[in-house]
Amino acid sequence: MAKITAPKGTRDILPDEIYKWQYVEKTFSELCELFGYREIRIPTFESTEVFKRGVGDTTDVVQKEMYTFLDKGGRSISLRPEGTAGVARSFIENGMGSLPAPVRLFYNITAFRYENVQKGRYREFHQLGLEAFGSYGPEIDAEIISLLSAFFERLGLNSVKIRINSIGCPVCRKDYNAKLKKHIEPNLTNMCKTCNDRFEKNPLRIIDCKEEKCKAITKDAPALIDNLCSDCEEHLKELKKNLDILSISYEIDRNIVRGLDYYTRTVFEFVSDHVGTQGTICGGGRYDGLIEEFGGTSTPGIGFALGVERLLMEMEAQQIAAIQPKDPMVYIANLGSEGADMAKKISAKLRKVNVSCQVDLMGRSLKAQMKYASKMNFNYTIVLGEEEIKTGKAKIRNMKNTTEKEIILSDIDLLDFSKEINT
RNA sequence: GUGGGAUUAGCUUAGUCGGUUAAAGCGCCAGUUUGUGGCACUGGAGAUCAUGGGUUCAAGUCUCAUAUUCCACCCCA
Repeated sequence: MAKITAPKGTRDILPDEIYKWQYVEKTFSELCELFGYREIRIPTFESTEVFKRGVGDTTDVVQKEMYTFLDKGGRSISLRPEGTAGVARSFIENGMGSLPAPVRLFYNITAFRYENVQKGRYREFHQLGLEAFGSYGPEIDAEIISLLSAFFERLGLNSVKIRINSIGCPVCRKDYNAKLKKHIEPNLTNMCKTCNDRFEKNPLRIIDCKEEKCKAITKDAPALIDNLCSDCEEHLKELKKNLDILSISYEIDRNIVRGLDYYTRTVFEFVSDHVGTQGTICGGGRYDGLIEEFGGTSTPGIGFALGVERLLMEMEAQQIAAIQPKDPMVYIANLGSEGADMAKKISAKLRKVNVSCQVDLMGRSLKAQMKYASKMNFNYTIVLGEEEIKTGKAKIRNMKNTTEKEIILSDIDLLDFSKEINT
């Protein structure tokens, strides 16, 4: 029989590392709440249509990377490749357009993409993200970027760079595309196949091509950021101003394009160089047309998603330790069946007052029990045997400094384990 | 979808020119005079050598395919 293993591109997160995840998740949710965001949980899978319309029918994510299948009722279902489309669907379905604006939502999800695995890239991966609906102004763009900046600061991460760009709106993009195509057309035959496809479908993406020959041609191409319509120009200007007010440092990266169709105007990335070539820890932007695309009343939106795996790699690289869980408090070693019974009773008492404790349930030798308590980093050990049961008294041993103190067993739940027990 | 490296015990690895019972450290379990951990010592369990073919008297070792993993292209978080 073949070995059973986790599917390609998935992995187990084991107890020894889970505290890092919990730390990051907790830091994120606390910060989001400080900014007025409330958590939303959306389905792991949606009708395929949600992603086709939301993320974009022509994107690689939808065309090549989605886990799509027919369910037993013949519905086309897809595992979510990202969070925004599902949140937007939920926004409309639950009438959130009539809530006081802006509607601020955050989420913690797994997402799925059928891609080849490499550093910082998995088929099932985790995203922390948020979306804000209902505000056109650049103020909220700046607020979101400042939230992210505060998040990295709280984690102690420096050297994560903020890059922003504007990719305009349908109005300026139309003019710009024409200009860009004019610039590229004479050299089109020298460009890669993908760029030739993009030339018709989405010329903007040609700027993003990594192939040397294409880069050479696009090097002097007009940049969208220099060809914005007056409204988009103003938006970007105000965004910069707001970031300055918040003392956020950033750089303009005119090459950020984003591969998801819904983005308009502001796009941004938080980039590190510790995650191999998958340096984008976080990506996001504005999507003023998305809700309308879904058939809702026109509502602007902006959001981001950050890759938890990549974030943890960055923390690892910068040697930033997550807050570790506390060591377990009391181990109750016991001998004989009476000792075992007493140990069970005492453990129940301790748990009632929220003291973490464990009892030997395997009838092991005292020595083996002590070894276990030591290896599991218990703070204290109590031994219960014939003598302790007879006298009602026992010694509590501080495992960190090997001192012992006598205690009355009937009063054990009155001990203050929140402080170091002086011995 | 396209390249390149890797795969031997739970983990990290050794394994000569193809040669007989696959080795070590860590970890796990137990013991070192019977009720006290960390150190030391002794012993034990644990491996279809990723899977499936092929070459050979003989394959962990050579060869092909597949899977997985790592890295890169592409794309994205």
